[in-house]
Amino acid sequence: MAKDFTTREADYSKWYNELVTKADLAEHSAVRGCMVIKPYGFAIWEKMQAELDTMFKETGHQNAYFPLFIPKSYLSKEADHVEGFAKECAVVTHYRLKNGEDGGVVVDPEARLDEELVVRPTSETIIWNTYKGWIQSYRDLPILVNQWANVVRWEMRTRLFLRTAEFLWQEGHTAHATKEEAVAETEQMLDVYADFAEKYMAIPVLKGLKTPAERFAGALETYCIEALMQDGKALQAGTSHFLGQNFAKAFEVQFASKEGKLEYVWATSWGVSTRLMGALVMAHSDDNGLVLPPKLAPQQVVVVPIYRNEEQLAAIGEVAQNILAELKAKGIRARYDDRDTHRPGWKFAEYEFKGVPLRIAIGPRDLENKTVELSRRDTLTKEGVPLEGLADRIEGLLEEIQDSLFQRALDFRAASSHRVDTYNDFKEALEKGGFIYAHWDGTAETEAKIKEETKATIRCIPLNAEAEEGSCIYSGKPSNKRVVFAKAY
RNA sequence: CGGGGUAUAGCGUAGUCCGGUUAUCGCGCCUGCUUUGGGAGCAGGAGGUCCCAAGUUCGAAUCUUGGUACCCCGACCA
Repeated sequence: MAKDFTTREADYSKWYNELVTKADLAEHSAVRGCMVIKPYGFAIWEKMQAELDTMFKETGHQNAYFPLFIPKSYLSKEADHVEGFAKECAVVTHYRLKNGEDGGVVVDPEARLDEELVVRPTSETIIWNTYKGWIQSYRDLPILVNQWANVVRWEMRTRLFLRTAEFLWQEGHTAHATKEEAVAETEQMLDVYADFAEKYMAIPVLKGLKTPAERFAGALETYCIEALMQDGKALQAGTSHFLGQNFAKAFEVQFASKEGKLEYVWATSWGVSTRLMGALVMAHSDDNGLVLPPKLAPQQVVVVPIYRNEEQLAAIGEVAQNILAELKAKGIRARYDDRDTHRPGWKFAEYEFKGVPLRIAIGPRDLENKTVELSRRDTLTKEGVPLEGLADRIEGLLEEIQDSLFQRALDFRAASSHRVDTYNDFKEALEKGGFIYAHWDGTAETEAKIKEETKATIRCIPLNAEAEEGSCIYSGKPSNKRVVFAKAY
């Protein structure tokens, strides 16, 4: 399993690919650019979904579902939007096959669609076309809807979880009577994403605004959370867009205000995807395999018996079942692995590679001493602990591991964040990787030049950026705050 | 989509340049016995459209052409 596992230092990208496939998270499918998410990987995604879904509902949102197919003409109603997505759309042109001459099937040329259907790359257009029918008055607002769905973007180069042609995500689409309300919603959802990333994924994130060049196609403002991976590259982990009245105007969605005037609706959209799985893997895992934060681990504790005969196994089983019952009562996800098809050492290695936060081993020695052996995945340490009070101890340890993973990632980010004031220092800092805080003159030209010369992009203009007089590292023109640069996934 | 590389059993591979018996080795798998506190040992066994298609040839894993997928580097992107 973890034998012959590539180290991060040897080849980070190979390490990532091997980890994802060997830990049974996902594998490549027969379809180019599309992955199969395996049960273990999907279980982690389901934990993420469940937490996010709860957070969405707590902030007043409801789930709904819109079609996979979008009439081609819808996409072109918002000019920037179509320009942004046109190059990567899969298109359905026919609705029937027929028997071919060679025994296979061929597309029936008689069955061409009058209007071609685009497989959604995102759902703004079909949703705003729908909202048009839902909104007449200010009393119909706000609309706070989220959808869990799959989308397709025909990417040139794909990587498991980080960029696949088809991916799973959620997309929130809201409609508001005022600009202020829509902006507040955009910011609220950014906070929800940041909280989720930090509290559940144990990944610290920077909250910021995208530059106009990096904005979502059709948005007036794109807010984002940016995470730092262990190789020093940044990963955009979530986005929340203030769409202004662009889509309302494109789809003619107007409402009668309290004052009796017809006004265009204000919109937001926000999303996170299975890319978060990639972030989770790259933020915490090590050369021994996956490391999962307890809050998202499908199994938080696993109990492995060590025995020489059936009597011992029976005695251990009794102790193990008691432990499991106590853990279950505390809402801790635990499993007793008494499979006789694998030996203890094999199980240790397996659970270590799959990132189970805590492992308990119980053998004859423990039965005698009323103890267990407790091992932590994050620190790879183990100790003998008394059975007495074990469940409380585990409950505390899980929290400690969750906090410690976050702290470790936070320390790494602090150590990988640099402030530079010259272009030379900037290029030097880029070699080391990480977030680079530097002054920028605010022009798209400078941004593009820097990207061209160094491959670094402006990840965001931090929301908490302090006012500071300085001069652009590239042009020398004045700037009043630092922005964050990095090489990104 | 441009440049480079790879494709042989479930996985990792030798063989390919220079065509020639029954395609190599390790892990894994199956059976039996002994084992079980960090990926067990011994013995026996099963498993192959050599990525796909066409061509050259008496003969193709090996040569030619076309296709597909994956990896790395660019451009694009959640």
